[in-house]
Amino acid sequence: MTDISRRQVTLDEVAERAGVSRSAASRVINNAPHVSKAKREAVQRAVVDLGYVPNATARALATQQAGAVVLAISSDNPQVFADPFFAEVVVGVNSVLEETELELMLLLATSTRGQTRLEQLLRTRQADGVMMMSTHGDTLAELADKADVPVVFGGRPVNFEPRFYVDADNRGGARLATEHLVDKGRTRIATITGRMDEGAGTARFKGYQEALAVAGLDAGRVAHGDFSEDGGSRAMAELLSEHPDLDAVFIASDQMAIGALRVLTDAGRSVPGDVAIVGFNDIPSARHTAPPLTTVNQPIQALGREMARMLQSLMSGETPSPLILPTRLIQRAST
Amino acid sequence: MTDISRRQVTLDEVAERAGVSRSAASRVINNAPHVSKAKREAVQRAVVDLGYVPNATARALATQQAGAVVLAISSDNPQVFADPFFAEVVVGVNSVLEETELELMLLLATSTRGQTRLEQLLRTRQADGVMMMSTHGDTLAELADKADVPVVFGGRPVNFEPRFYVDADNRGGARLATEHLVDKGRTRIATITGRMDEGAGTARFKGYQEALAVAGLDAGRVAHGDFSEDGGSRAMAELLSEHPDLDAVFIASDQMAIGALRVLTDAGRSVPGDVAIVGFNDIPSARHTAPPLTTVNQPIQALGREMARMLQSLMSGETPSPLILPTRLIQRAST
DNA sequence: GTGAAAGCGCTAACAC
DNA sequence: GTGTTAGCGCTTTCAC
Repeated sequence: MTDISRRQVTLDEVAERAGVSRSAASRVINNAPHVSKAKREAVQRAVVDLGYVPNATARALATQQAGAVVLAISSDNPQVFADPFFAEVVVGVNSVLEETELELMLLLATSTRGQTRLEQLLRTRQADGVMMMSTHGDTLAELADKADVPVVFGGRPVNFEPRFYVDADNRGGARLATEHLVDKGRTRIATITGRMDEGAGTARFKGYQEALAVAGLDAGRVAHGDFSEDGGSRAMAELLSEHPDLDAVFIASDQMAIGALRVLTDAGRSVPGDVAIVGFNDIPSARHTAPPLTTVNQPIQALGREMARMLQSLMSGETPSPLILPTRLIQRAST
Repeated sequence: MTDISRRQVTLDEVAERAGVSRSAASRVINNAPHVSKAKREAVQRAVVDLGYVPNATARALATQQAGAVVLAISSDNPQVFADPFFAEVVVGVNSVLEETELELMLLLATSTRGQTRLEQLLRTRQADGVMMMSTHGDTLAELADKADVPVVFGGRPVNFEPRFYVDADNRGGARLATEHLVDKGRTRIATITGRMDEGAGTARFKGYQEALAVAGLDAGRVAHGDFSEDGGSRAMAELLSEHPDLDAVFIASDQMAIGALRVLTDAGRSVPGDVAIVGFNDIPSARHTAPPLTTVNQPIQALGREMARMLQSLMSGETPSPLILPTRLIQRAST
C-alpha cells in the first residue's frame, strides 16, 4: 500500500519522468489514440512509479464536467431524511454509481439556504446531473425540470409531470391493497391518506377510490393524515367518531398504520376481527406489530438504481422513458 | 425566480459590466478589503443583474480547496448502509454542514473499487476533510488516520485508536444495560455479542463483562452474533442449548434481540417472566415487539453533528479532543 | 505520432 | 485602493 501522505504528483512530472511531452502523457492517461506503444508504456511505468493520480478539479475545469452527480432531497422538514426510505434509495443509487467514475453528492435542502444551493447547483453545472426527490411544493421541481442539467425525479410531484422520472406504482399498490380488503368481504372501507401535497399521498388516495368504485362501494370514509404515527392516531380517532361503522381501513403508510392500530386496540376494536387494516411501505416494524401488518411493498433500492441508470442515460444524450416500478401486497395477519 | 437555463456568467463579465478590474470584482465577491465603496456597490449590482454565481471548480483549482467534505462508509456489505443508523448520522452531519459552504460527498466503499477510490481521495485532496465510518478492518482506518487530509472517525476501530473520533459510549451503555438486569435480580445473565471485528461489538461485550464482574456474577454465558436478526436467532438457540439455566440476556443489538425474542417465545420461555432481555440501539421496531424491548439509546444525530463539528475544527487548524457521547437506558416491558 | 500553446474561471502576489 | 500578472493542473486544438 502506497504512502498516502505524499503531495500531489502532476502530469508534468509524469511526462518528464517518462521522457515525453505533457500532451502525450495526457493521451495515455485518457487512453486516447496517437501514441506509440513505446511511449505509452513509458508513461504507464512513470504513473506507477510516481503514484500519479489525476487532479479531478483541474480536469473538471478543463473538460467542463464535474465528474459528480447529486442526489437532492428537498423537504421542509430535516427529519424526513432520517426515514430509512432514503437510506435504501442511496444504496440503490450507489450500486450503479460505483461502476462509474462519478462521485455522489448529497444535498438535503431543507432551509431556504439549501434551496438556494440547489438552484445554484442546477444553474452552474457544478454537477453533471441531479436526482431529485422532492416531498413537497412543485415550483422547485418545475424549475429543476427546465434546467439544462440532466435531472431525473424520484417520485412525481403533485401537479406536475416531470420529463424524466422513476416512481413506484403508488396508485396500483393502493388499489391492490384496497381490493384485498374487498376480497376479504369488507364493505365499509375507510382510508387514512398521507399528505396530499405529496405525489405519493394523492396517488395512494386515487388508488383507494378506484378500487372502491370498481367494487361499487362507498369511498366516503376518509380522514387525512401526514404519514406520521401521530397523524395516523389522530386520523383513526376521527374516523372512528365519524364513521363508527367502518370494518376496514386502507392506511397510506405503515407509520400511520401503527398509530391507527393503537387507537383501534384502545377503542376495543379487534384487528382484524372487527376492523381489517393494511398499510403501505413495508417498513421493518410492520412485521413486529400485533398483529403483524399487511402492507404494500415498493422496491426502494430498485428505485434508486433506476434513477441512477436513467440519469446516466440522460447524461449520455439519450432520451429515456419514465419508469414506474411495480409494488406488491405483503399479506400478514392484520387482514 | 431567475431563469435557470442560462449559461455560465464569468467574473470577467461582472467586472466589465461594473467597469472595474477583475481583481476588484474578485475582492468584492470574497468580501476582501481594499475596495472603494463605489466600486463595491457597482460590482454587487452587476452580480445581481447578471445573476453571477462563482464557478466552484475554478475556485477550487485556484485555492487548492475542494469546498467539499466526504462521509465515507467502508464496509464489506453494501446493505449495511440501508441501516437507518446512517440516515440519522447523515441528518446530523448535514445540519452543521448546512451552515457552511461545504458540499457533502457520500462514499460508500464496499467493493475494492470503492476502497481504492477512498484511498485516492485521501491522497489527492479532492475533499478538504473526511468523516470516516468503518465497520470492519483496521488497515484502511490506520491509513486514513495518517493521511494529511483532516480525518475524523465515527466510532472506533477494534485494534486502533484514531487521533480524532467521536463515538457513542458503547461500553458504558452495555454496562448500564447489564447492571439493570442485575438490579432486576437476575443472576444467570447471558449475552449475545455483535461482530467482534467491529469496535461497537467488542466495546459492548466489555461493558457486559465489567458489570458482571462488579456484581460478582459469572460472565461465561456468551454466544456470538453478527448484529443481524438471524444471527440473533442462531445465537439465542445456541445459548438455550448450552446454558438452559439462563434468566436474562444482554443482546448487543435490537435486531438480534428481535430474533432472539422469537426463539425464546418459540421455546416456551416467557419474556420477561422466565428470561429478561435488553437490546441496544433503540430502533423504532423495539417499541413494537411483544413485549416492547428495553434497550440502550445512543444519540445518533448528535454523533453526526459532532463529527462534522470536529472536522470543521480540524480543518481550521485546531486540535480537538476525541468525544464520547453518552448512551442511556430506555426501559420497556422486556425486563 | 508528436509537441507547443492556448485556455477552463478563478485567486493571489505584486507593483503601482 | 487599484490593476496587472502569473499561475492552479489539466485538456485540446492545431500545426508539424
